[in-house]
Amino acid sequence: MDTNCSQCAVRKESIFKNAVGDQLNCAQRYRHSQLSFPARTAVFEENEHNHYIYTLFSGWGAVYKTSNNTGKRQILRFLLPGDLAGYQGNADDIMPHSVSTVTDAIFCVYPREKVKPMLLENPEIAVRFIEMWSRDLSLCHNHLMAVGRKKALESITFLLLELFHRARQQVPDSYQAQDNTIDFPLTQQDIGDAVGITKIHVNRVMKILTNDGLIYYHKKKLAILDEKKLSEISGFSPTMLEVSSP
Amino acid sequence: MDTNCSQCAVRKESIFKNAVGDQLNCAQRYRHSQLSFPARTAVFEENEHNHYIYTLFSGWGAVYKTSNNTGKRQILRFLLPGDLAGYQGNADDIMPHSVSTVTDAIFCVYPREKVKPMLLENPEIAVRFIEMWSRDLSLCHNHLMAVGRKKALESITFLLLELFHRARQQVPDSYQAQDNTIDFPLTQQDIGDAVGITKIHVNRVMKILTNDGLIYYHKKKLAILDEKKLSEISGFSPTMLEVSSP
DNA sequence: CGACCTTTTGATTGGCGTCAAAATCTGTGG
DNA sequence: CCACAGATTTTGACGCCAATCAAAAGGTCG
Repeated sequence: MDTNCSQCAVRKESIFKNAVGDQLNCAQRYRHSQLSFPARTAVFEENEHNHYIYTLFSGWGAVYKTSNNTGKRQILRFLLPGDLAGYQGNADDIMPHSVSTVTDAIFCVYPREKVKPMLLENPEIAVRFIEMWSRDLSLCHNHLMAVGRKKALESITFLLLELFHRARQQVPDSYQAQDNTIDFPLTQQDIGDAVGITKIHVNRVMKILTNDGLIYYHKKKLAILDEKKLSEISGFSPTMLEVSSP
Repeated sequence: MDTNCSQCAVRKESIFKNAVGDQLNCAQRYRHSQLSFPARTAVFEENEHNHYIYTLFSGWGAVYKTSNNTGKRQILRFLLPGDLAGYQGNADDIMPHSVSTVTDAIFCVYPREKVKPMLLENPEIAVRFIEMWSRDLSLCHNHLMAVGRKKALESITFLLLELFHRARQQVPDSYQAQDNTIDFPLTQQDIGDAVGITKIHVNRVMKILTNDGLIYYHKKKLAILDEKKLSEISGFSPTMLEVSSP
């Protein structure tokens, strides 16, 4: 696989999607480096300093918070190739959440201090930035809806559909057209931490979906067998993933 | 009260916080108009076209989604004066959520089509835009954590603390220092729709908090009587409200 | 092959939802 | 100022979804 970071910078879904000509040089100029992480390792931790922002080049990651009180983990969002991470943080660059990898992953890294100058010099990039942010916020809203107002069966189904579509878009090489399957590296614990239920109950729900012939789910592969019915259950629609522009 | 919209445009928390000189003129140039809404009326509706973005000048509002399946409402965020709304929406300006007022409210309105040119011309405003967005996303993350991984007592307490602090910041005139009270216009149904529980159970929890002497809650007034204990219960900290800059 | 992680299954418990109805508040018109 | 209707809050009884506890079964990697 080509792990050259300039590839990453111009990847379809990255910040620099609209970058052409001078702006591409700009992406080069501001670029810092790339980093590889093994599966299940921390990229940065909540409440710690971090002076970089990241785009995921390959692999899956997870953004999450851990409750100080109870130690429970809430996954806020899964990172797929092209996704942006680490752009939040207060004035002191203390991060409000953690990011870790799910699979082996490669991130492109930019120094945070260079972000603001870059945005000021390149309004097009700022607009693209806002666009991606808008999408993230939209995903977060849907996620909140799923967690707050849906039952386990519905919210898990919602998550599976969302990830299936995002994976097909953002990781085309992980999609096997012949059996409508994607590589699906999440554990049931991950799923539970995302939708706010225990892994035990996730298992029961996955069992139902499998037994009812709605999904195929085995050995880190996932197939959507009856998208229509799954959409009805969950209220998910692929249009929810469309990027909105300012 | 001064309802002049240029006041709104330069309000401390608005998009134009950093606008000075030319940029202030810019705010004037792009400004469209202001609108008054009675309490409990729709500003715009999910799945409908809307060609404006809004800043709330006075009053409270709510951003929410309604599940097609079950008709349940999930409040994504409460709007307080200075907050931005309606900046999402896909290419066709179809809104992914609804906004309605909680109290009587006045919004400043900008045509959406003018937003992108404004951002391109005024990178400082774009950066400020991103800043506010970052805060909204941060609030959404905390909200998701509260809904997904906290019990009713904890998540309601979290919401009360968040709103108390935001109200004191953003609506200083609604704060009575002598009894540490804010005007608190939400119904128990609203609270429930925000944290994903029924109004019945919200009532039980509010009762507990009141009886334990942790809050005062009566006639649309709210006081935080034991902030330390409430923070422990909920995991809330005022630093969570700090705006993060790119 | 053994250590560890993940999935699966069963039994029991509890937090919150649902249903129902009374009590209180709020605004409106007479 | 009172009467009334509708909205909101409060209380109680009961049921269910998902948490918890426990443990077996299967997978994975050294």
